[in-house]
Amino acid sequence: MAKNFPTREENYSQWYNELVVKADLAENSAVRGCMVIKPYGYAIWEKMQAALDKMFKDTGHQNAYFPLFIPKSFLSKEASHVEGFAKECAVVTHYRLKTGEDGKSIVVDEDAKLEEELIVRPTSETIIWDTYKKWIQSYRDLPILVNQWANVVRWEMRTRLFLRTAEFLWQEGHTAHETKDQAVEETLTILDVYAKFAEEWMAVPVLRGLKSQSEKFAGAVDTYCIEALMQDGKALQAGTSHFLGQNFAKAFDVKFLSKENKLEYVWATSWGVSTRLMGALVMSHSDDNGLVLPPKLAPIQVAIIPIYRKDEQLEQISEKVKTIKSALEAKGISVKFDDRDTYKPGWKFSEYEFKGVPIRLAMGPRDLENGTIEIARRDTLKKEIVPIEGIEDVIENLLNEIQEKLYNKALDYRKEHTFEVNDWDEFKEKIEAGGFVLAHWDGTPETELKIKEETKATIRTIPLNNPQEDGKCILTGKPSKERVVFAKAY
RNA sequence: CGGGGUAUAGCGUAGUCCGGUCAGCGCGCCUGCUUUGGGAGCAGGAGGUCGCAGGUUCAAAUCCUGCUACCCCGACCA
Repeated sequence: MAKNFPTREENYSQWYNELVVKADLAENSAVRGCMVIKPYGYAIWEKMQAALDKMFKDTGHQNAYFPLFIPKSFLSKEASHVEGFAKECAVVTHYRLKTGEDGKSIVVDEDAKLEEELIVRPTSETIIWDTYKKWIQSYRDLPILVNQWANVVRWEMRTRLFLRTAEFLWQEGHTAHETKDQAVEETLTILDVYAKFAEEWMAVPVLRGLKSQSEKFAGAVDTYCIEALMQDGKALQAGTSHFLGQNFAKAFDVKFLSKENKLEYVWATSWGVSTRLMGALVMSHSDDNGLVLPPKLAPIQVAIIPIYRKDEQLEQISEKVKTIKSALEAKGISVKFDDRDTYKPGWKFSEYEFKGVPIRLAMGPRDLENGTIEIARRDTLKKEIVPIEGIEDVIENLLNEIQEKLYNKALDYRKEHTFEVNDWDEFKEKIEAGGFVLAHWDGTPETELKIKEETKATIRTIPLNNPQEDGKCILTGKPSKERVVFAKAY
């Protein structure tokens, strides 16, 4: 029941879990910290995948696949990389089970111990760079622009549905280039792809920028990110694009002969977005009645519900609906006609609201007489009776309008919750209340850490094309040239 | 791994202090009839080793001991 949803002021996580389970998106699995994504939720992920995959291909990338298991020794080749992931790796030590001495239980066969343990990939840089070593000899082999869709495992202490699950689905791009400039350009190209996807498909406005050195990816030279603000005022890192320099090339000894016949290390990038985006989607738009999906990512864009007493009424309605349905489908709009007689109309109304279906149509005997149909939109919950004539154009426009409105609403929210702050007390107050806080910082990791300890706020990003201005660090008062974005984050 | 909580039907819970008509309630589920423009009403029904293992007792959901799992807050993190 909608009224049983905890409000946003209450524990957000509880609200979120309720929402997700009731909206049929996902539920917790028996495996600790992993998730079961139900068919409806997975359909949203598939839509995201399809859109992203096209954008990658349009920018010259290809898909490939690499092993799930990584020899333990690979992980230790890049020092900061191993340090970043060592504490959250699942390790495979044996390859066989056997029946226990009691004849019933199943135990690990100690004779089947692996010579070298395997790590379930927390990310694939190492195994991919081990492979690239074999692929690259000449500048003619470059660039390599490869993406993989995969699952990864990070054994987090604490998990949170979609945002930090022990296993998650993602894509990870791994590219190799001749020059530093080409690699940096690639990093920024992908950052732009991510930002466009977030804004144009998910209707989630994002900040584009650089991570501070202490927040960057383990093994990267620079980490670029897109950063979104959720409805509860907390920030969410929605995607990252890393300039890896020559770190992995050196660790895995990947060299090529340049046009000048010189042996050089290749330049690298890696980048990824995950099922965390599903969390971002839910937490950006949903309300106390359930999900609100942007039309471009909604598996069902229009749900049609018949209202009837007698079977012959249903027949008449179905007849009319068929025409509407095919007219909409001709425009590429996905339509579900829900003529199940096992649920009543009111039940279905709530069901599609939970699921975030952008537009709901209802047709009953009154509409049959008048040549009308009831149209209800999920984002505003408003409904009106309109003529059936030309309904497909009305809906097509309305879907576009809803997509745009969701984005603008989220953008307005972010504007209202972005503050320029010059005073430490005000800083603490604004951080506590939630939102992006733009403040000066002296650029040192020590100050960054101290601010984190005192306020739980981290530097979310140093925006691209950040305006330069003289100021004083919010904590130390030392001189600073630009403001950075602070917030409490998921 | 530190601190705090919780465990009773598919879900949510009452009962635990004070042992004994104590295994109950709501939602959901099943059957029938009436209903169908915002999660229907009535009647009947199914569903439980009270997290697990010991112990105390004439008697344990309730008291004691040990274990396990989950949740929240930290540390970690896409």
